[in-house]
Amino acid sequence: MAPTKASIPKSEAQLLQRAQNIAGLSLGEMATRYNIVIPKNLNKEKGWVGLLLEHVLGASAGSRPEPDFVELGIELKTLPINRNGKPLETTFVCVAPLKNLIGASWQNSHIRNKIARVLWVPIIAEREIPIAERLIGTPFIWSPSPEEDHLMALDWQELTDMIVLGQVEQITGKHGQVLQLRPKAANSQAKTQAIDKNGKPFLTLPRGFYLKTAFTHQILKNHLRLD
DNA sequence: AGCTGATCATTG
DNA sequence: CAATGATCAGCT
Repeated sequence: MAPTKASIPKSEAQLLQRAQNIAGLSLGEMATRYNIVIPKNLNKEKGWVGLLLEHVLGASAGSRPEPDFVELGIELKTLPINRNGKPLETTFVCVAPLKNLIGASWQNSHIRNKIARVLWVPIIAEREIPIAERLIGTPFIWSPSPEEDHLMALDWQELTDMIVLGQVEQITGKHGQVLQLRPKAANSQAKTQAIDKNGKPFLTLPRGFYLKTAFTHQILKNHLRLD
């Protein structure tokens, strides 16, 4: 993707400052600084913006199951918003386990650990704005409040109960108040193993946990209120 | 217009 | 195939 890359931030304060320093810049300016080619659209590079920010902020790259900033325990999430600060897309968190759920709990779940601390970087990204002209908004670091954690716990329990009962294929994006379970795969033919109500393995479409836009919108608004 | 289901690239 | 990074786009 690029010939250069930022160094790994040494503290949360340094990471936040680095993120704040690029607020207001366009993706085009950022890409040019790092000699990264800007795609005309994201049809075939849906993760381009996220990877660009990883480079700029010095995240440890790779598809390892660790936070983007390992030493700091912080996950980086870009959040596409419109000019009014409303999220345009749900936020993917992680793949959902569909087997080996005996003894699973929200407290120990991968998803909870994954979003325990997040650096949100809003991007004004209405589709009519060319990629290069999209602007980086005001970044901030967030951890779920007790209330937010509770809301996610409720949804996680509902969705996980259905998975355990072998009803994963009955789950739709409508389930859950703040979390949802949706396909996360190369295509609709992809398969992963799940367990049916009789404990027998079967193949089904891989799913992921996503944060609904109303939830991320509230996180955004809460942050502004607390400024 | 918003949302749900589908999809794309890359790496280990 | 699973995990990383997400957005696309047709349907309601």
